Amino acid sequence: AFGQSLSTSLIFFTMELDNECEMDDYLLNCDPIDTDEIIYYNDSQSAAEAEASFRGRASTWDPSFKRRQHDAAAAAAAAASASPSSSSATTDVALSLDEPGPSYLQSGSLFNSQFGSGTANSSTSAAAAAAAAVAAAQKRRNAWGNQSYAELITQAIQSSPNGRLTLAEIYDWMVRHVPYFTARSDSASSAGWKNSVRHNLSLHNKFVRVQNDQSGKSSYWTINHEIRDRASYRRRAATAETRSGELLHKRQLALAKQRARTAAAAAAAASSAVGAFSEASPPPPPKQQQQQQHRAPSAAPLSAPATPMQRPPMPRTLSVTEVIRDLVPPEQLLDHSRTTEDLLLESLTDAVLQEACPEIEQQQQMPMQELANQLNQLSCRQQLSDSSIVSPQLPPQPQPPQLLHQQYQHQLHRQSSASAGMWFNSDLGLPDIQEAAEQPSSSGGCCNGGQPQQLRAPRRSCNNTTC
DNA sequence: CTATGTAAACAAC
DNA sequence: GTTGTTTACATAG
Repeated sequence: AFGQSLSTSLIFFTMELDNECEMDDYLLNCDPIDTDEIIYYNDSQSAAEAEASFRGRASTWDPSFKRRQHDAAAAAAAAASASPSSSSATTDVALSLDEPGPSYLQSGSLFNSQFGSGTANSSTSAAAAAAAAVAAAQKRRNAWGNQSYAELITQAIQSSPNGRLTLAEIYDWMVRHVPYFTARSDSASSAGWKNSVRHNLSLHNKFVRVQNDQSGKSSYWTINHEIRDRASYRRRAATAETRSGELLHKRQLALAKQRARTAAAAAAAASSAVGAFSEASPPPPPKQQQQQQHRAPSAAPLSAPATPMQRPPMPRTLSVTEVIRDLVPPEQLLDHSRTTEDLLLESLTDAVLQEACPEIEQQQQMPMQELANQLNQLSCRQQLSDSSIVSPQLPPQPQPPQLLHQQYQHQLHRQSSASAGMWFNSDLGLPDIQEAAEQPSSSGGCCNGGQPQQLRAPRRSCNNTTC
């Protein structure tokens, strides 16, 4: 049941509905062109309260609301300055109405809140232009309305009591709230849009998957409200990735190298710290110097450009915080399902492996002994003698990088637990590694030999909780 | 060029 | 079959 009134040039609907939920459902499903101008109030609610309530909810159920408000205001301002003569025509339309609008609308509270300050007359034409601009610009983007899948999913999750929903619950919300999906809820016709829902959940950084402890239940999906900037809005940029893969690969390599340098510095610092127990070592560099070095890790190499006869500088000491900041991708820090230690270990391992063999991601194969050699050269003096990762007795069979990654990470984890955060031990296992590295390799070089890779290399972006 | 929708391959369960 | 990730492509703006 609609009653319609016109105030100035904006159209408002008053509706008699049972509750706000029903109202919100209507707002969600009705023509988006109209939804900007809808105000709901009833007898138990003052008009001002209704307006405030609606505006509050509107910004929730329609994420684009404020943006369109802004666009409309901009259009109004432009129209008002460009064609002042349009004022009379618009006013005539408004005056031709039999019924005046509600008094609170005539007072201009909504008017001014939506379109900013200004006199009533000049704003009238501006509002008319704005309404026309909005109406002209507002076409349905999709068959179900103007909202994207991501926005619908956001609404669904935000409408839940705990701010989290399983995939099936998201499906259910969409079927219940969006007629388009209601009509396509059977298994055959729902395959497409459900696929899109899953695609969006995976694609957008703002959607965070959280482990569901109930056995047999799928993950919960939540909203990360901190992800708002467009640059980090998506997990990836498919277009850029596919259209400039080579450039992207170069950027990845550069980033990996930078991280590897930090990792090497961390390893050297840890190694130096171990050495301090057995031999007198110089004191660490002043704190100010550390900070200066850290501020520009990519621009200034860790080993400053040395004059020919200069001794290499002492490795600097890195705090855990610094290592995390340099190594762990920021988006992974937001993954609360994983401990900082795990994130750090994985990133550190990735960085070292990447430095040892940058081509590892490209060709995804790596003779083990060659890798051991590379690791040794990086002063990664990890005790590996009792591990199956590297052993002189091992037949020279290549091992998938994924397996190596897991084993190496496991080893690092053991070491970090056993030695209170000391990842690298300078006097354990080094001869074994050297022996292994000195074994004649039949591979012919890093990443160029061995058997074809069967397993995919670990994905840096993997946030699967089972990984 | 970006944002978005759609289809599909693939893996894990 | 469901869930989740990723790639590929099309299209609107």
